[in-house]
Parts: sequence; C-alpha cells; structure tokens
Amino acid sequence: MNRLIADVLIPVAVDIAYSYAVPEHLGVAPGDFVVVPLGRRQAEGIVWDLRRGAADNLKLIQARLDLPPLAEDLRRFIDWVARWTLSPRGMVLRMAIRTPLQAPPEPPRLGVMRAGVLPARMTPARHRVLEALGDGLVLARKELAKKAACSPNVIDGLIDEGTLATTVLVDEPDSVREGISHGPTLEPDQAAAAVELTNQVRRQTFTVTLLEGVTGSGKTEVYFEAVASALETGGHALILLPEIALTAQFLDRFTTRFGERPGEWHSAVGPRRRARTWRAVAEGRIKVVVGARSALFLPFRDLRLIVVDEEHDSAYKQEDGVPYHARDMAVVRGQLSKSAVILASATPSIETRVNAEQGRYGHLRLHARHGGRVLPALSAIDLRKAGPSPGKWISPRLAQAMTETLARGEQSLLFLNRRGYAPLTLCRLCGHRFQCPHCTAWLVEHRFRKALVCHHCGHIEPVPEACPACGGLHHLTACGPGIERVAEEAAELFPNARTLVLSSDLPGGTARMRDELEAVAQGACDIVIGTQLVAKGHNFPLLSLVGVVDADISLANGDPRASERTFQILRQVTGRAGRFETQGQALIQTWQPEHPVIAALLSGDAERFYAEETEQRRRGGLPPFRRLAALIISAKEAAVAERHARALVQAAHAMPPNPAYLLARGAPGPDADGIVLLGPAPAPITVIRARHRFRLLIKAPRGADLQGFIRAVLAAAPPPRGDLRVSVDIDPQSFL
DNA sequence: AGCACGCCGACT
DNA sequence: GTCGGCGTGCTC
Repeated sequence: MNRLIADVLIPVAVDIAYSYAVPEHLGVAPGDFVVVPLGRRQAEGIVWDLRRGAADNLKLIQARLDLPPLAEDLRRFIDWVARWTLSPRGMVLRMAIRTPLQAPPEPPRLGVMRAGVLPARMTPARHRVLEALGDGLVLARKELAKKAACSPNVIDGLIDEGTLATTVLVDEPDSVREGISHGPTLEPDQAAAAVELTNQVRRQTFTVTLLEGVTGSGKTEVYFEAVASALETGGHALILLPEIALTAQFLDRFTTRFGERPGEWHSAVGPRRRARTWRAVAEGRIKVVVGARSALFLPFRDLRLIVVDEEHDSAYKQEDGVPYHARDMAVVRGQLSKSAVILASATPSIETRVNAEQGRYGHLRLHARHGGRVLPALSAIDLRKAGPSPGKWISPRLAQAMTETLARGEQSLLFLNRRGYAPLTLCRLCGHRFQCPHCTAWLVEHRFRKALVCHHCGHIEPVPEACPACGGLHHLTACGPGIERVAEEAAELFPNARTLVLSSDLPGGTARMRDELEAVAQGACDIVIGTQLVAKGHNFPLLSLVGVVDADISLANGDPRASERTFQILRQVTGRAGRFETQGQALIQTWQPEHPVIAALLSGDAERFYAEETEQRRRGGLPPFRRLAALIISAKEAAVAERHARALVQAAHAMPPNPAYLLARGAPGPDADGIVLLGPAPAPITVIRARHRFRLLIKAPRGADLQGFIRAVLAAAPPPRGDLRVSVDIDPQSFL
C-alpha cells in the first residue's frame, strides 16, 4: 500500500505533526486547513507535509476547511520560532491561526427590498423610502434610512405592513481602493536614506538595515518611502510598533500619506474585525499592516518589507506563552520571506548597534531635526543639593520652570516611571511593611482606587484603618513617590492648573487612553504626570517642559540592561519637549548627576554612551557578544524547585562532551570558549503568585548551539513531577 | 491545549 | 455508599 499521507500540525502543545491518511476524493496541499480526529475529539490543523507510504493504521483526514492556506514561508517561520524558543511547534502554530479558527460567525446582514403591497397610509417619509429603493434595489436598513433621510422606525413600519421584506445581504469583501500617495518633500539626508531603502525593497532580497535618527529627524517619512515602493511593485509590507493600541496618531499619518488606512492588528481589535483582517491579509486585499508583535505571524502572501519601529523597545519581547523577541524574529521572517527589514530607532539597542557596526546590518543615519525643531536644553537638578523638602518630590527649580511654562500657556510633563501613590506603605509604630501575600514584593498604594495593589500578581486589598500587626491607628505612612503622589503635589503647587495623570491603569481602557492623549495634544491640560507610556510616540505640540522626577529609579536594580533602558527612556521622554519653533527644556532630577548614563544624556554624547556600554557588555560576556538564556524553575515548595534546579546543573555536567556545546569548566573568564552555567540562585523576585522560583543563567559563545545544549540538559534531567515547572527564556530581557 | 483516567474528601 | 476535586498522560 502506497497511500498519500499528510503530516498535520495541530495547534496544541505538541511538537510533532501527526500523520493521517488522505481520502482519495480529497485534494489537499501543504498549508491547507483540515479537520482531523484527535483522540476522541476533532481538531483543526494545517497540512505540514505530504508524502507517500503505508497508511495501515492511520486515521483519515475528515475535511478541508475553506480558509486560505498557510504559505511555505510562514510554515518555515513557525518551525524556526519553535526550535529557537524551545516551544512545541503546535503552540507557535496556534499564534498564527487562532484568529481564523476562532472567528465568530458573521451575523447575517439583513437587507431590505420592495415586496409589492403599498402601505395603507402613505406619508412623506414612507414615500422617500420607496423612492430610494426604486424597483429591485436591496439596501441595508441603516443605509436606506440614511438615503431616505428618515429614522429606521419608518422602515420597520413598512416591513410590518408587508410593503418591504428583509433578505440576507451578501457581504461584499472590503473593496481594494487604490490609495492616492502624497510623497512629502524630503530633506537631503532623508532622501538619501529613502533611496537606499527603496532600492533594497525593489531588489526583493533579504536585507537588514538600522535606520537611526534623533526624534524629529523624520524616520517615519523615510520608511514610508520604502513601504510605498513595496506597494508599487505589488508587494506587501508590515510595520511593527510597540504598544500600537494607543497610536491613533500614527494611523492618521499613514492615511494622510497613502490615502488609505492600513490593516490594524493588536490586542484591542475585536475578534470579528481580527478575523476579517486575517483573511484579507491572506487574500492579499490588505497590503500593509500596522501592528503589534503578534502581527509577525500574519499570513502575508508576498511580504517585501518589515519595519520594526522603536526597535529598542522592550515591549517587543513576549514574556508569556511562547517567549519570543519580535525584533529578532522579524529578522528571521524577513530572511525566510526574502524581505527587506528596517529597524528604526532614535536610541537603538546595543544588540542592533553592534550588529550594524560589525557589518551584519546596514546602517543609515539621519542627523538633523527637521521642520525648525530644536533639541531641548537639558540640565540636571542635583537632589543632594537642590532637592525638595522631605516628603516632597518637585524641587524648587523644577517648580519655578513649571510656573514659567504655565505663564506662557504651554504644557509641562512630569515623568516618573512608577504607578500608584507610593511604592511602600509602613506602620510608623511597629515598622510593619505591607507585603503581597503571594509575591516577594511590597504592595503599592493606589490612592484613587483606595487600595493596596501588587504589581506582579494583581493582588488587591483595601487600605486598612489600623496596622494589621500592632493595631495602631493613624500611623500608616506612604514611602516614596508614585505618579499619583506627584500629581497631588503638583495640584497643591498649582491649584489653578489643569492636571492629568496618565498611566496604564487609567480606567476606561484603550479607547479612553486614546481620547486622553488626543485631548492633551489639543491642549486640554497644563500639567501631565505620566509613566513611560507618555514617552512613547505621541506628539504633544504644546509641550515645552519635561521634568524627570527621579532619573535614578531604574538604575538601581541589578538588570544588565538597566543603563541602556534608562538612557533610552530618558532620551525619549526629554525629547518630547519643544516640538515647535521655540526650544524646549528638560530638567532631570537625580541623586547622581555624575552617573555615566545621566552624564551622557546631559552632554548629548550618545556615541560615548554606546561605546562605553558596548565595552561593558563585552567585558561582562553579555549579549550581543555572548548569548544568554534563563531557565526558571518554579514550584509551590522552595525546596522542590531548588532540588530540581540542582539536578539540572548536575545533568549538564554529567553530559558527554559535545563540540557543539562544550561546557566551560572551572572559573570562566569573559573569553571562555565554552558554555557557562550560572546558578541556581533564587530569582530576584523569589516568589510570584505563591510559586518559589530559582534561576539558572546560561551564557554561550555566539557559535555554540545554545538551544541544543538546553534540550540535552532537559532531556538528561529527571522529568518534572507535580507542580514543578521549568520555563526556558532565550535572550531574556527581564531579569526579575 | 483538551480530554479522559484515576485515586481521595463531603454530600444525597 | 456516590459526586467531584485536579494530578498525569496521551493525542497519528
């Protein structure tokens, strides 16, 4: 028997594709959606491969689904991501096809048409309705009401009388409008970069280019030219943005440039529109998608360009489920789809910078700020010498600058990357500190919500009257600032100013946030107090003063990327000041003005910062000079997790030597040529959601088979039992 | 990810 | 005596 066999990958937590016999009458091709029996249920899956062989004890494919097949390049991409992240292939496939499989049924659109009988009573409105319908026309109820300039009630009345009848309206697919392009006039440096990028797109080969330019240098216009050339040559393009849900402004800009809205893809898009967008992308009707990282798994037919805007942004790292870095996977998808990849940023990641310097990526720079924009004047306020009085957070000099800004009718932004009112609450009588019952973390007071909240697990409890430890009343004290507290202080200082607090816990969700951001841009408030989300991609034309309340916060922790992140976020947020003719001003409150990050920021000498930071990474054996992976071993019982973590280390050392992943012995120096295993150590946040966590860090030379090594270690160690979990994070970004 | 099988606590 | 808790294991 030599029958046709299909290997079908099913979107469940399984790595292998299962084999099914293909019924004679069913024509299937690789990439097709099929229904197969799985255990005692049915499952949908994708034909991954077709071959011939003995099919004696194979079950049969039951049906083929009417969905556009997954193209070869996307299937290879799924395989690649799975191998890279050590995730089951089925789970990666799931990210790509969840949307079409869970598409809610389209509600039948009801149309209205003439049914013959004239109404007993004729009114002017009724006459207009009948006129609008003419003879054989079928119109949707709402459209008809609009055309006849009457309320839908009139139409309902006519339906009741039998004059009109309803029929199912066949939904026509979203029409493909040929957009009108309005290419802007580019400055010489922009034009040069645009020519290079459009050439790359036209060549239809895989390239990666870092597009680097300060805020206001017009990166977007430049890569829009590349998008235009992808479209002109009949190809498709993907623009990735971090936290795109808030960037209504970006979509408007796109629409102005191309005369058509792009496909929009992010978590705030509802299931029905998602499903329509997925299909339209697969059928080539949507040619450009602007989306969050998950858009990387959309079924483009002919992807010619991927833009990763703000490529340094840590929001590109997916932390849960399949942990992948969308910037790096965009490069992989580009390679598999022969696309040009553009990584754009004003403050590139060290990784991308080094890749560009070493010639692996192209490097285009935009130096000037255009449109009369000037870089803001930056200065530090030394909190040791000129800080505010105890319990206050706005220094006299910052307050003075705010007063002047207010007087000019311009906006101020106070930036503090800390939600809530105070990061720690304690009892002054007994010293009791409010801690999360499930995590190694203090509870953060949220005064607007009147609650203590854990920022790691979401635990929430009311603020008690008395101390739960000693019963003392009125001695609970808020320690340290959060944006709510700074807002309170700003309101006291400037009682007549309109203030607004913006952070991710704004009630009302994405829509509300969009509205608020738009209102700020329109000048609806004088002082904005916000977390990092105000730093990202919004233009506030009236903003002329940025005050960084505490520049040192993120420098304190032991994260190897702390310096880089602080530099990026502060440069981004201070860059928000002065988007119009006058020069903006940024005041940075800090305890350590001499710190390299703060010094680099003040001097504007990004080059030196990058050089020093790169050198530190090299010396520390950190990415991109070595590759990093984290294994988090967690269990309810600390001892269970620790024992298994040690077993993993033992298994690693007991493995037979393998040249692909030589394990360095003894004390490894920065230049050790083998894989280095560090730990186990308790993770920095030891307990999260009542699970104790131990961490192993693995550092590998660039040429080593890091994933192969981890797979071998996991296979050699005893299989996890009970509630023990081992999670693998390749290229970890967060070290908590 | 489902879904069943399987072995220990509070109910009709 | 059963209903049901979720730990463990399998799905071509």
